[in-house]
Amino acid sequence: MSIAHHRRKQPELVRQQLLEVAARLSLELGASGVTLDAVSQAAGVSKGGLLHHFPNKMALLDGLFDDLTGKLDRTIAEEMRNDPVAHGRFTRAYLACVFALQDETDTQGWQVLTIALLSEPQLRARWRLWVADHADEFVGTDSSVGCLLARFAADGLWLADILKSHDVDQQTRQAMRTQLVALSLQ
Amino acid sequence: MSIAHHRRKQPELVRQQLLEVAARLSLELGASGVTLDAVSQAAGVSKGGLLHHFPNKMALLDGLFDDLTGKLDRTIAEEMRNDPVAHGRFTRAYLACVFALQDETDTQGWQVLTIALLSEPQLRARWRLWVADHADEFVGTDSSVGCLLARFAADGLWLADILKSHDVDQQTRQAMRTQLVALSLQ
DNA sequence: CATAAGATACCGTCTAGACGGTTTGTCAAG
DNA sequence: CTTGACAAACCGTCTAGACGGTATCTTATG
Repeated sequence: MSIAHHRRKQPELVRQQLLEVAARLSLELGASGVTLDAVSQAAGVSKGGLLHHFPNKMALLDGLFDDLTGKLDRTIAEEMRNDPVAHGRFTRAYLACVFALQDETDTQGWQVLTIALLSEPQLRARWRLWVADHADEFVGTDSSVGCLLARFAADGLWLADILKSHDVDQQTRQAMRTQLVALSLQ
Repeated sequence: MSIAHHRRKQPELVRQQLLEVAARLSLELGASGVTLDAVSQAAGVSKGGLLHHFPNKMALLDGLFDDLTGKLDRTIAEEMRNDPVAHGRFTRAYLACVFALQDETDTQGWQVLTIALLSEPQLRARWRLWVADHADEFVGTDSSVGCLLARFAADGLWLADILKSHDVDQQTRQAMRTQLVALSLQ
């Protein structure tokens, strides 16, 4: 009968907190820092509590994946709705997401996802599926070499953001985006 | 008095074998599969033997990093020697490396490196340094928006190769390269 | 509307095994 | 006969997860 037992129950909030903490830990301590102990402790929950929400570690990572791809999908869908030109519409929406990433709060989440993605073969497969699904869905409008190239460049920029390997000033960034949008139209 | 004691000693070969195995394991089992036990066993060496060559795990990863960036540097240098045009010379050499990657044996090594890179904050820092050094060295010839973009696109393609997320046919691949080379000249 | 009967959301403890690293010993080559 | 190149056993720590319990929430019923 500890104090923790007596606090108000707010399962959805705790769940969200756990995902958020998992994301934060991975970029502070690396992927190996994402342990059940560390996550649960940092989220102010017991390990048992964590395992109640996510029955095993993979489920935690899966949860993160779902959460983030869900948000990504919604953002892309919204971005596409505001684009009158059909050709390259998906690519431009994708570009918008990547370029918006740097000052959004979700960046952290994406960082851990990328790391986990590369580390865990199982998640790599899920990502493969995500890409294949979208490539399939927009094969009519977004499969030109220009579109492919634009998306690859966006991925490269995104990777650079994550690794903080290059620092690109805002002006150059804008110039790149303009050029990539042009590519998506060709 | 095991067999291993009686075989001819060839430290350099064993060292190379250990690096190679570490690379292979990571893409078969993920980054978490790269354990001292697994690596040493798969390389046919005892753990003590592994730790003789690399005093700790970080040293093993560092060794991989040195090995691979060393090869990359040499390939880039050679590629640059055969390029008469100054502007974007480094970028084109970089492109050549990435596009050559897919059918080379070193691909595996690069895969583990990328994974380790993202996982280990310490290696992230080393990569940051590598990029900064090269960006600095070729600031006169390779810092145009076109060059930047071309390199980012190459990184994206490289990531896709690693994740096997997109499969790009050889023809499209060639078309992309042509376009990226053109970008490097602008 | 009160309340009993679950269902849900946790907590705290425990354990088997993995993992990085140490130590001590052995063999072979120069 | 010294030294480099390993082997083999061992150790402390960390980690994922199981488990049994307790407190809060919800819902159906009288």
